[in-house]
Amino acid sequence: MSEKQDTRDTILDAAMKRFLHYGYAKTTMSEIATDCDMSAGNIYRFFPSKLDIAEAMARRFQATINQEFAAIARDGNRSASERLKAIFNYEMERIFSQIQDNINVVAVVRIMTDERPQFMEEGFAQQRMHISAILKDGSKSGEFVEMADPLRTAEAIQFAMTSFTSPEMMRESSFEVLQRNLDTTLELLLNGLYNR
Amino acid sequence: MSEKQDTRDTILDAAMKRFLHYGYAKTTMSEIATDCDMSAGNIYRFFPSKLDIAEAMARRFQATINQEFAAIARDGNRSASERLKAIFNYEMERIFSQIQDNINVVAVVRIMTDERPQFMEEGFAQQRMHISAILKDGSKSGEFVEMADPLRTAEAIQFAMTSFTSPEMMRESSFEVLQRNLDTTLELLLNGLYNR
DNA sequence: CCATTGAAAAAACTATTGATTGTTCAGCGT
DNA sequence: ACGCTGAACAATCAATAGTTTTTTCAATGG
Repeated sequence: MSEKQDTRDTILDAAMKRFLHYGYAKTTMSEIATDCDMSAGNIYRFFPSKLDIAEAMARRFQATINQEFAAIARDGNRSASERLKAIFNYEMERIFSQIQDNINVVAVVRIMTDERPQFMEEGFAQQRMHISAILKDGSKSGEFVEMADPLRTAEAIQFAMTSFTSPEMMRESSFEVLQRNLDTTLELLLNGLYNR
Repeated sequence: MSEKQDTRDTILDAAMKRFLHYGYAKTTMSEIATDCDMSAGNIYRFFPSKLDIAEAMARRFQATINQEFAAIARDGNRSASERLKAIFNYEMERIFSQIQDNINVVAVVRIMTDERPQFMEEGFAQQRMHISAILKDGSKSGEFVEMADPLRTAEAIQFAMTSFTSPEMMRESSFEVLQRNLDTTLELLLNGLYNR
């Protein structure tokens, strides 16, 4: 059983190297197989399809991002508003730098958006949980107003942040413009939440 | 001179009918020309290219939208926040209904976004002016806080509203979800602006 | 048995061609 | 002289044939 998992990881590692280096479309199952000293057919005992390898890769990235979100969300040293700012600044900077130096990652994101919308939605849902948790914290400590439904507020904030978190949208603006508008928008949204 | 303008309008009318009915890609210059009882070549005395006919059509739409924005912006009977809400509700509903019953309009928008980004940016800039005007009104009347740079605030609001104004993004959510999140987001943004 | 291969089938992609459409412009008719 | 046409040219699109790649699975060997 752990044997099987090991092979899965071997395949995934090899695939990731190639996906990141040459792009998803340009790497073939044979190449991945050769890298793992096996036949292309054998990969299918570990992954149902090439797309599922990409999804597994995306899950790894998502796990990293999610850990960071979780860490920020429960950082007791920072106020709720500081944590919200940190989350979106982190996300925007991460995505922007990825657009810059590894266009292949962006391509994989696009493929996931097109082919695995449900998976992407899971990621949004997780982020929403973290945001919601921060909002509740803020309400409890008196920093924010009480909210009827923090999860809905979190959803609205996600919608408002789309321009700063969607690679598609981000490509149209420079980092400076994005940074400036992210700051201003967060400022407005947070002012709207403050308990005064 | 007015002769020339008349012919331009004739061509534009014929083109619009076809663009809306059959789509931009599916209508040929010959068809437009035949509708106007002239040769395809002759159209080029009035428009530099097919794309420019589409742009002229987009300008008509933009003019309508802009008039509505202007009317809302200077509506003395409503508070600044009501006017802001009205602008974005109007825009979202308009775009959404267009997506519904005339997908060809959306196609033209996409073509303009791809091929005439500068023209689209002009439209955004105009909208920004209206928003900025409302923000200034609000500050003057004491409804909103003072802003260092209302135009920048307007820009940030536009960024935050992207999910509700970009056909591309809107197609992923139902009207109910969009409506709900637009309301919540505007509520937050406006709370952030209120002078308390 | 069960894990693996490799050949074969299915699907996706690419390059090429032919046809259609957008654009130009010399020349025709007024 | 001037507005317009229609033929010529260029660019784009659609169809398709050819190739590669993904996926399946019967056969193989440990």
